[in-house]
Amino acid sequence: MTDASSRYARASLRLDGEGPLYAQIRRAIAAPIVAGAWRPGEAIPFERDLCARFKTSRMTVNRALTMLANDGLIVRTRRKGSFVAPQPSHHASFEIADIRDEVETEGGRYSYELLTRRLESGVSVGLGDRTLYLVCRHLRDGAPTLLEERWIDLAGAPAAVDQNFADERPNAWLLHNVPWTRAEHQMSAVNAAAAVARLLDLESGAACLVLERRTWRDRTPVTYVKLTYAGPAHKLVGTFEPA
Amino acid sequence: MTDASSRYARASLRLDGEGPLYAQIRRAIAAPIVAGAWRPGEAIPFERDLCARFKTSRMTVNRALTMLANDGLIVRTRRKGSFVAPQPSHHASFEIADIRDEVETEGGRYSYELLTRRLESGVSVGLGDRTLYLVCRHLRDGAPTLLEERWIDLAGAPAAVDQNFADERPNAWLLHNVPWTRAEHQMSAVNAAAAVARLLDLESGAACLVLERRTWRDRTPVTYVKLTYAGPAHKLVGTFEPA
DNA sequence: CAGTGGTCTAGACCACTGC
DNA sequence: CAGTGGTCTAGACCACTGT
Repeated sequence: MTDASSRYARASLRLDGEGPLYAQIRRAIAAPIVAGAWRPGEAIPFERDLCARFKTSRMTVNRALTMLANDGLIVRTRRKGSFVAPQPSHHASFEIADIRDEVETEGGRYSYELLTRRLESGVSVGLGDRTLYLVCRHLRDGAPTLLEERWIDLAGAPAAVDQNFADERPNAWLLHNVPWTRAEHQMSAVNAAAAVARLLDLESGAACLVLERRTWRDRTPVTYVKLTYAGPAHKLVGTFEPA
Repeated sequence: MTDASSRYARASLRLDGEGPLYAQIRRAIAAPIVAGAWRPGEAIPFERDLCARFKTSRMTVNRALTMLANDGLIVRTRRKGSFVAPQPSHHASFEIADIRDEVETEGGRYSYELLTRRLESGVSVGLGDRTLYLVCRHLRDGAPTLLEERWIDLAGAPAAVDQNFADERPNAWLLHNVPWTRAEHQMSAVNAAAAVARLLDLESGAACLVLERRTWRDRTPVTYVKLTYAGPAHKLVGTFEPA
């Protein structure tokens, strides 16, 4: 499958003449992959051969192939070459907008309430020993739309202890005051517990979309937040186009 | 805020000497942004100035800045320059693995059942007039773990009508036989309806994570699929690191 | 019209890897 | 040790946009 014949025995690649050359090359190679014409594991022509075929420089070809590798459509190995990725899995990039921006962008009136603010000790959610625990409610036109439970690690964000968070929202304060270098997101569905349902004006047991986020600065935990969206209506949308 | 003084009146950028130069430059600029030292809207030095500061070529600086723009950390405009993005929103990239791979990767035994196969007419889910409707169940160690409802547009994928899908899974067949160029994903939470709950061995009303996916080839719809994961336990994980 | 980012060239050297 | 991709250079021209 990786012999020389399979490398070159394939339909000629065509450029469509639209947009930058690197984008055309990217599409030209992505097309037979998503079309299934090039099977997983199949070899892609060498960069230097593609340069000759498209009458261009290696930087341009390399840019196209690097993007395809980032898209997960191909895998690249020195000395061996580039190959169609073994598992053409889907992947979706979700923008997770600030709830205030989201409400106001859609023409709603945003408001915010701090429900609980309490210092806690003892490791509970993978953070350090001393944390600030907050519960907040976000409202759209006066109706609860998002419940936020947040733990802020006071080792990672010492200045948080001086904030009362009654007016400034934790997310906004953290974004502007605490550096972070890595975030991990997890999505799940839960039946709203009685207490949560009451705070969100839902029936107990209603399905809610839950987004959890952990944030680090280098290896220091900064915050863990659990966002419970009101009701099943809330949706997150992501798209992917290899072209 | 965009005057010349703010462009240059900031802490000196430092390279850490680790890895490729473009990655070092990317980190050097990402750091003060995620740290909040450079506020949204603030100007980033011009490419040619960064070349001088880091004693490198414009291609290398441009590569770093282009990556930062793709990350959503900066926005770039010709003639004006580059600026810290107005809304430092989080975004997460979720890999949506094939369920079979997922089960087997975790050491489970995978099996598959086709429950319904039926030709349908009339637009129902944003597809064309003639569709093939499938309901499948995916099991982990014999226990239902995912319910798949799928509509395949027979204009977009005519060959589907000759497949019975009793043995070959729709996802696998489509990936290998039908080209696609764009996919759109949507996640939500629902209370399992009685019929769904029965098929997934859940109590009626149990919260389920639902992933919907629409796929196009150019502007032609190919398929719409609604994946209902069994129970709240299922989670999707995504990470983001600007470094 | 001046200056920015967007793109491209025609080379180069290096790291890694299979032979 | 030969050949691949990974990275980088020192230029260039173009498109677009604010003045």
